[in-house]
Amino acid sequence: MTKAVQTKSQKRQEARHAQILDAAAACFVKEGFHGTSMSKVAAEAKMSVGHIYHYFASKEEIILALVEREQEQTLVKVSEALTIPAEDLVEGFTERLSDSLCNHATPFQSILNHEILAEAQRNPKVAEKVYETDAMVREIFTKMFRERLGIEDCEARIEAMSAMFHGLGSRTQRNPNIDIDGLLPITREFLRQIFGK
Amino acid sequence: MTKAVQTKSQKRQEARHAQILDAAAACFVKEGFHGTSMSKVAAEAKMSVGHIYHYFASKEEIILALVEREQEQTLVKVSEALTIPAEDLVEGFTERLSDSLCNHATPFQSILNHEILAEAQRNPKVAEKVYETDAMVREIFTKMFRERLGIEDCEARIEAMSAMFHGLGSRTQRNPNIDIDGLLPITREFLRQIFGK
Amino acid sequence: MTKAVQTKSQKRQEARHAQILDAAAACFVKEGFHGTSMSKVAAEAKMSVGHIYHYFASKEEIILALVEREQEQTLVKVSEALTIPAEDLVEGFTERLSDSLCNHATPFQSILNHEILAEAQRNPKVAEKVYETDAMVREIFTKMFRERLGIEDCEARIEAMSAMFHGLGSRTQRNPNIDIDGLLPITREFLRQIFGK
Amino acid sequence: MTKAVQTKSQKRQEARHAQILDAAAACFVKEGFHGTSMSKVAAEAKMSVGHIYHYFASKEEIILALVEREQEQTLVKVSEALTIPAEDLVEGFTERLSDSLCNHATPFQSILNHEILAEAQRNPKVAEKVYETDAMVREIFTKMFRERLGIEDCEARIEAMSAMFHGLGSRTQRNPNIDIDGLLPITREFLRQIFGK
DNA sequence: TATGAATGAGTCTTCATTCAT
DNA sequence: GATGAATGAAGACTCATTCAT
Repeated sequence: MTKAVQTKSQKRQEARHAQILDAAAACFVKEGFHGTSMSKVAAEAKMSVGHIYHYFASKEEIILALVEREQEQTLVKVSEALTIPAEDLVEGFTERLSDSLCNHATPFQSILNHEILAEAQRNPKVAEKVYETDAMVREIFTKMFRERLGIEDCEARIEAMSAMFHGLGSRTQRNPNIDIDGLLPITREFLRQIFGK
Repeated sequence: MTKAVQTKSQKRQEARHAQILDAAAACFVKEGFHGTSMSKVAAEAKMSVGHIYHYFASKEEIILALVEREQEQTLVKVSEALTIPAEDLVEGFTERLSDSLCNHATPFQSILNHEILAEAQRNPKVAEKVYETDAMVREIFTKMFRERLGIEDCEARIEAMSAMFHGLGSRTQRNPNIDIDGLLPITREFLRQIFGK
Repeated sequence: MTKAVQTKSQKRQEARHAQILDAAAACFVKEGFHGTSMSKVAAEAKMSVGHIYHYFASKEEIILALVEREQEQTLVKVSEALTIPAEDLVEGFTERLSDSLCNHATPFQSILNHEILAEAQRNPKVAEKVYETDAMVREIFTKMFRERLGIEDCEARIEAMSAMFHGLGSRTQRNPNIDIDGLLPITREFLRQIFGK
Repeated sequence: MTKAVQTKSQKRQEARHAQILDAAAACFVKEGFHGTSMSKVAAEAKMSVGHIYHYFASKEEIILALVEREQEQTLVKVSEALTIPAEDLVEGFTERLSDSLCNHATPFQSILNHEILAEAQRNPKVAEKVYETDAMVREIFTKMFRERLGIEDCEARIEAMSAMFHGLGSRTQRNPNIDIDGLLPITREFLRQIFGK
């Protein structure tokens, strides 16, 4: 019984955490980390300001938790890519790229991307999390190159591929009229080269 | 004579503008747009707060002016690239890429990149300027492809190339231990492809 | 039987009251009345915040109850002094003085002294309790002077003696290097005078 | 001319400082350090909240500045006492004592006394200032004992005298019906002893 | 009895902006 | 042109208190 009660309160706690992070994410996308006030987050979360501080010690903690959550989602997406058979890698990645560019996102990264990178430039804790995730992503890709393609020396390939993914993501931000379909042949060729030999 | 005096005062005015923008840029790099107060800008510019408002109507105007100035610098750098002879294009661009990555920058864009892109997501005026510059850069590159390489249909190539440039720039932010030299062969190959045929 | 149960629950109630007041006292000494939050008191008392409100209607009530408890302790100590034989009064009081000064306290008053007096300046209820206790202390001393020393007109003596006690207590706060032993002869002489004739 | 302007602005600055400290003192006496909000201080000073922060970095700085100002006033009063001729010392001090007790104060200390001592118990900076002042006061009294009374070994006398002064001050707070005139003979006798031999 | 989730007014502090000098 | 005094609205955060469980 004690256990049931505790589980219940834990569930509620997790629900509240998620509720707050969802609200914060929504606000941050609209207004940025520093353009969003805690009272806006509270309003969006349908919660009192004070209550938010019951769950997060500070606004920064919310940002950090959100960055962490984004990371986890990134890792999930990246891991999914691992299930693609070796012979379909080029097409699979091209498709993912195409899909996510249509949503103004990067295959493995969310809309909060720039906000997070901008913040990372001056908040070491955020930077640390960014480094961590990137390291894990590279690790996963390394595994992919080795186990699926038999390519051992893949560091540069992974860097180039990641650069292309993030770079294409930022293209939709700089050029709203970008012709995504026109880009596919060239990126497909690029991926063929990356995965090739 | 009237004209001379006015020119003189115009010069002073421009000097003041530059002084303020330099100070603002320095602060923005350190603290971000929203983490920088006008009094910090004033202190950095060795000027009183009130005096800054003599030259700029608001903080936002400073941001906009700075974004504009960054654009101009971008265009200057891009134009310089145009002077490279056709046969040296691959090596020239590779070299530029290598140089700027070592400074944690993008060949044609400054450190304030992410700050500007993050701001563009919610400030339409900033977004507008970002679009404008990008359009002008693409125009210049289009001219380059047509006049130097005889390639008419270059839209996708330019998009891919730009993506790679910006993407590589963000790689140094996500992976502080990146092996830049190891990347060069792969980017050289990529550029060869972009400029090829 | 009903009575027995009630007595039991009364005991528990009193224990809880004491538990809370002890915790509050500990916090108040460290942080002051207004620097101490109810949640700190709750944490110190190993009790939930809500539960404290089961026993005390408000934070002010806790302060008042604490002030009252301090008073009772004061009265107990003062009463103990009454048991000293007339011929040992000077030495007895001198000794008590010396002892308590070493603990940075006043013979008949606790560390919360200043906190209480400061609070009394703006909280009439606290002031009232301070007056009350002081009146009772004076009464006890009056009895002592009359019954043990045969001195009827003792008001001024009691005032002077009390002043000296409290005053010496505050000396240890203003001069941390005070030479307590060096003071004893002079206070002994003073007490001899107070109790004399 | 520059000098005149500067003097003028310095004067204004000092006036503002005093204005804020006066307002703060008034509030602190009524509501205590921690019961007084900055907006109340601002209202009392007829100034905007923000402007107060132009002159003081924080509320604590105001408290410290106020404590310092009280100290200076204490030292002034103590120094004045030094002008009393040796033969009038007992009467002079008795008179001062009587006067100040009628104003619910201590001869050499203000109404904020208890607030300051309570604060000193947990704010080391305030404690430091309290120690400092007391040391200076003792120094002045030492000089008085040596130069005017030829008494070299006066440490204990000064401690006892200070205790009596502060102690009597707190008597008016504990016993609002205190008979000040009745006390005078006994304190006069006490002072005679302190200054005697 | 006991918990701690929930509230929202209130705290200190900052900041863009204005204006008298 | 140049200063910095002055404003007041907002910001992050705290806290006494209440209430559902």
